Amino acid sequence: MPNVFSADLKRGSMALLVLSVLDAETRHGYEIGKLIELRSGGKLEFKVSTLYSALYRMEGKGWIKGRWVEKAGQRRRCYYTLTDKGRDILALRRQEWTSFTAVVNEVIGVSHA
Amino acid sequence: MPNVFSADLKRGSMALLVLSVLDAETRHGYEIGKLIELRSGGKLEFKVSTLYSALYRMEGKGWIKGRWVEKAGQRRRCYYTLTDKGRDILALRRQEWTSFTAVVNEVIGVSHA
DNA sequence: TTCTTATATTTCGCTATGCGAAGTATCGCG
DNA sequence: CGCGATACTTCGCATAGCGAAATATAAGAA
Repeated sequence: MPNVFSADLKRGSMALLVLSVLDAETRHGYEIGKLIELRSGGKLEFKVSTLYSALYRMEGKGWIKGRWVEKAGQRRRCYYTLTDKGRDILALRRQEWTSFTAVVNEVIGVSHA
Repeated sequence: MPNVFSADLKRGSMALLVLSVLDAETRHGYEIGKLIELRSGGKLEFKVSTLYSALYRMEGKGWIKGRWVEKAGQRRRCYYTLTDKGRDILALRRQEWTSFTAVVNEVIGVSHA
């Protein structure tokens, strides 16, 4: 069941998904991946290499900020928080996504009944 | 106004768009590009290099069939027709697209439960 | 006539992102 | 102890959209 969508379709949606998931609260990498999987009913999955490299890039762009936490009795985790810039990007990406899907639906002939 | 969408977002939508446009009738490359632009209200544009290479790939996969037409008083054009296989792929891609957008909307909280 | 614009297609190298595969390491459970 | 889940790293590959330039013809303006 999982991973039913092509890599090409998924391309470019990672940032939107991660930023959305981090909008409510700070989360660590593994948690972000699992949450996307959970919220999509197991339909949307990204490989760990994809997820972590995306997080790395997004931090480099200043959209998110990572903080390492090492607690006894737990593995080391990097918790990410949305920055102000990240919040702006999220708003833009949401709008772009909505607009894009509407336009594609228009062209491929999905009628708004 | 034109080309407002990122290349990453557009990635993977070309096949769906072309197949959709060819569903009704046979068209040549340039016409397909212009039609996508027109139907999207000028919001969705693909570069010629992108379009023609996509057509080439799709013909190689047997989704469309090209036929060269040279009429006096006209430039040479390659008219593409949807194959049976292409029609099957179109149905699959439409379903994948609908499902994917629904899942992403779910995760990013468009309906927001 | 000449110049410009729209039509119509080709080629080639660049880039970014998702994927596959492998590796490191810790914790809990039977 | 072995196994699976957790948590993250690294590295190379494949591919589709883009940019830029080239080729060529028809129509209309200057």
